[in-house]
Amino acid sequence: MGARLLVIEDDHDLRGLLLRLLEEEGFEVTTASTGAEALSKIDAHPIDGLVIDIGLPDADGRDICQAIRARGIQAPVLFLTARDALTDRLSGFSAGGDDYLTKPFAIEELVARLQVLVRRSGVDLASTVGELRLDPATHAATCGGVTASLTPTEFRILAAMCARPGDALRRQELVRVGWPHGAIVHDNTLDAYIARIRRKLRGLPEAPTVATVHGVGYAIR
Amino acid sequence: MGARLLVIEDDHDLRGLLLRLLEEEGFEVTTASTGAEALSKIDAHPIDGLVIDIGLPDADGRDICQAIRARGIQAPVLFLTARDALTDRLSGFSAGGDDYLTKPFAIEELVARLQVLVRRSGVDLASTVGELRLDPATHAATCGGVTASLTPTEFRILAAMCARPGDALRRQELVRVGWPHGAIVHDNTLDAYIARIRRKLRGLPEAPTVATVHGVGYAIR
DNA sequence: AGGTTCCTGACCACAACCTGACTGTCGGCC
DNA sequence: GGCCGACAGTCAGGTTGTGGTCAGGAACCT
Repeated sequence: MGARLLVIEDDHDLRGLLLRLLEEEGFEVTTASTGAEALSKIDAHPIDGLVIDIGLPDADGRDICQAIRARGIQAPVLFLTARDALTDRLSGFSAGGDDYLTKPFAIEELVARLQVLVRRSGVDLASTVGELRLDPATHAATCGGVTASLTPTEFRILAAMCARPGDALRRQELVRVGWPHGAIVHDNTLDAYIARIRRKLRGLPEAPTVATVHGVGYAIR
Repeated sequence: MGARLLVIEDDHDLRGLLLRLLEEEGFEVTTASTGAEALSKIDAHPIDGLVIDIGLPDADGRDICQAIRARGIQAPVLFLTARDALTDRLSGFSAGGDDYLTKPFAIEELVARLQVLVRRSGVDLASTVGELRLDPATHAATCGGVTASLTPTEFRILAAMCARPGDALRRQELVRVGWPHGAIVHDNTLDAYIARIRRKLRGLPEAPTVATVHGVGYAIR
């Protein structure tokens, strides 16, 4: 099971980007654009970690953090702060944050830090489908004691399918998670990756298979 | 429960200022004005982190740092350097320091760095993987009765990997632990260090190996 | 049957990575 | 001072891994 994250970010574009990228990495992501929305979502569902932009329109991110802590939520908090705003970083920590990242940041950096934070708080990051276990740290797939290593692109595609086991994902959806936004991907390229993933899964005993849904896409079973 | 800091600073005014400000930020602070005093205080109480002025009257701060490390203390060390001298920073780093700050500095910056260091050190403590034992005091790696000595940079990188055995650490993460904050590190430099670490590990029987996770980073196995 | 969609092994360009060798710098030591 | 060793960083050339494309065949649907 992926860790459940709540991303609190007012900028529409950045929020969408974070949602997409973090989901690709196997997190279950909920977003909120305001502090009030964030609090109601937290009350509605349990959460393993938070990403909070410190400059929000209705409330300072640190206030949100304190409000969350006041509710007894222990989940780790990572702050996004404007570049080089030292006071921001400092007060973020004293407001109960666990780490911070200054914008602009590399998405890999964010993912890595979140994985460390969430792992430290005791949640198993690896997503599993049946016997298959996907380890985001090493891009490896383990099943029945045997491990196959996947390339980054293979891993992104397989992880997306595993996030919704049994569901058929449209080719277009898979292309979106597998390749950067706006990339031009030849139709057959996805086919080729599916073939590679299948071959690697074949080497694992009891591994689920990638089923073709003709005219639609693929599903993992 | 704030982290316990030892501040080693000879200037009376600055020492008092640091004491007051860091306590306000929730640290438990002890101070020392000389190297000898520092060592006796360290022996008396456990410590989570150190702030050392590199220009002390009775001994160079780097010597203190090495003396502390020789006692097996692994707490993170942050150096205060007077000049903007690059040599001071670098040699502080190779004396076993974890970060540095040049005077004059903003107190917020100091606090933020300390928070990060202390937090990080909690993860870095576990320093054995399989048969491999890492000795922070001597920067040595022992395995199967054979010992290899590592340079400070090699040691920091290997220790970071050992802190999360089996996990792939991103290049970026390794650069962050291996080099001072803000340092510009050529891409290939990390490669070179990995090669050196591998060569040294190869000389140890039953030592784990550094596996590369293509496109991601490295993992120790 | 015939058009479409999908499968997969093979191929190639390119990026990532490995490593031995070289240089510069610093500190210790005669 | 001048020499030497340890360490850090860079470079070049080679190796490996990855991503994208193609072509020919198989499966599917009407």
